[in-house]
Amino acid sequence: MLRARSDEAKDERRQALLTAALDEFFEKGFAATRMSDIAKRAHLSKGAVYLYFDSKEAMFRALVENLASPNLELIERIATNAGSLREALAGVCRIAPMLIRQTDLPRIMKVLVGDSHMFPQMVQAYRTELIERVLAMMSGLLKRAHDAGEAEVPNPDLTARIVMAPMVLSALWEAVFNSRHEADVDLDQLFQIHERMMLKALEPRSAT
Amino acid sequence: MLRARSDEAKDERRQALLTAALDEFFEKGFAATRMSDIAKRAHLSKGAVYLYFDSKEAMFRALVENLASPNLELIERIATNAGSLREALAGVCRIAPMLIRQTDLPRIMKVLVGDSHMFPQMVQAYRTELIERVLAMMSGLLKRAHDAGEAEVPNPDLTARIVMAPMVLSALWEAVFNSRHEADVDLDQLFQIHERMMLKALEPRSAT
DNA sequence: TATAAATAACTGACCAGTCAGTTATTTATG
DNA sequence: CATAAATAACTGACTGGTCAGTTATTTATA
Repeated sequence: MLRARSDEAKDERRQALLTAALDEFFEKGFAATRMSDIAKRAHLSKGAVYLYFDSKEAMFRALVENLASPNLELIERIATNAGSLREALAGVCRIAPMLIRQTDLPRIMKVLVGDSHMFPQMVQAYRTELIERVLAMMSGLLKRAHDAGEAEVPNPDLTARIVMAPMVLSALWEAVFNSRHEADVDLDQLFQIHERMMLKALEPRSAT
Repeated sequence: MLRARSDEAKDERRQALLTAALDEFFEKGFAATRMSDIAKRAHLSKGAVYLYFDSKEAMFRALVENLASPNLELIERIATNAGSLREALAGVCRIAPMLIRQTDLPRIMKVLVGDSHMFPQMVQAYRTELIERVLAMMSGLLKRAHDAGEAEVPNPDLTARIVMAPMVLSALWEAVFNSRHEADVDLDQLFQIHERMMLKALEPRSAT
């Protein structure tokens, strides 16, 4: 393998290793993944991997950190840019198919669920810093809409879970069942229907 | 350990081994679970486990089979006994907290998701014989309600997914985040809200 | 040539599954 | 009933193989 001397080249190599690691973790699970296979996939020797990461677990941690923040920011941007619950819901439902089909989110989620027992502290961090934040954002959105008379939401926290459930579950479905496109679901249509149903369900009793 | 001579005693021992195996698989994952630990938990030696099961994988298969059919039957009984979509939905929403809190379903689901790559054929069987059947049941219920004018359901298959999502996801949530009751959710209230939202969302435009 | 990236052989620990031997329990016999 | 023979449930040391992480050595590049 050509040597990576510059910092730039090393960053590239690091990224290539992370990509290879996610592929392997997703295909085989954390425990069953061999460091030599990650190395092979990145066209390196096993020893070289240890020039970039301290351990197998450190690779996994880097992987989760790499993915959490950009996607969280994307979702929060959509929520803050929206002027109303209606708009926010539309934005989230429109972006969800992309997040599920085009990002590594579903694959990371699957590995995180499956090997959650190995990294209890990481799973808890993922929950409080990503999932609970997204739920809190949706809950806030619902609460504000309720107070503004835009919607009728007796319990914003639980309602937020109901609103988000189809999206989160679809991501996991994609990772678990659809790796060979054997269990395809029309996500665009699914979330379009979901959006309509949620709007109708949340409509105030005396609305237009 | 007292020896199991009768068929009855052997069935009991088999069951004890399966219980121990699920505890271990759930706590450590399939790959990281040692047969000797399963044996220890059931107060037996490692060798004895192989008198009851051919292999680690055979134990896991037995575990999934043991759980799938009784729970599937329960859900289908609720659906067939219900006279209307409203009743069926109420039944499903009422039974769901029990299935999530009182059965091994969430723990099995978590292991199945996490180690899905190890048993692709088992995961596919689980999907087609359990999940798709429950979805088909709900879809049929929705379609009949639509035809009877009880509800307005343009796409029963996708709507079924939206109806079931909070329940399936709550089961996984329970298994992944709530093993130490750190992320508790009031499931009774959650599904009560869900039920109300679904009924309102599915209400025909010109309804009472 | 000096340096650091990369390699590959190596180590030590781990574990699924096996099997020769042990022992609790049942059954046959005086 | 007492006891020995037969049975099969059970044990745990062992094998063969795997793999994370280490290190001595090679090699590309500034």
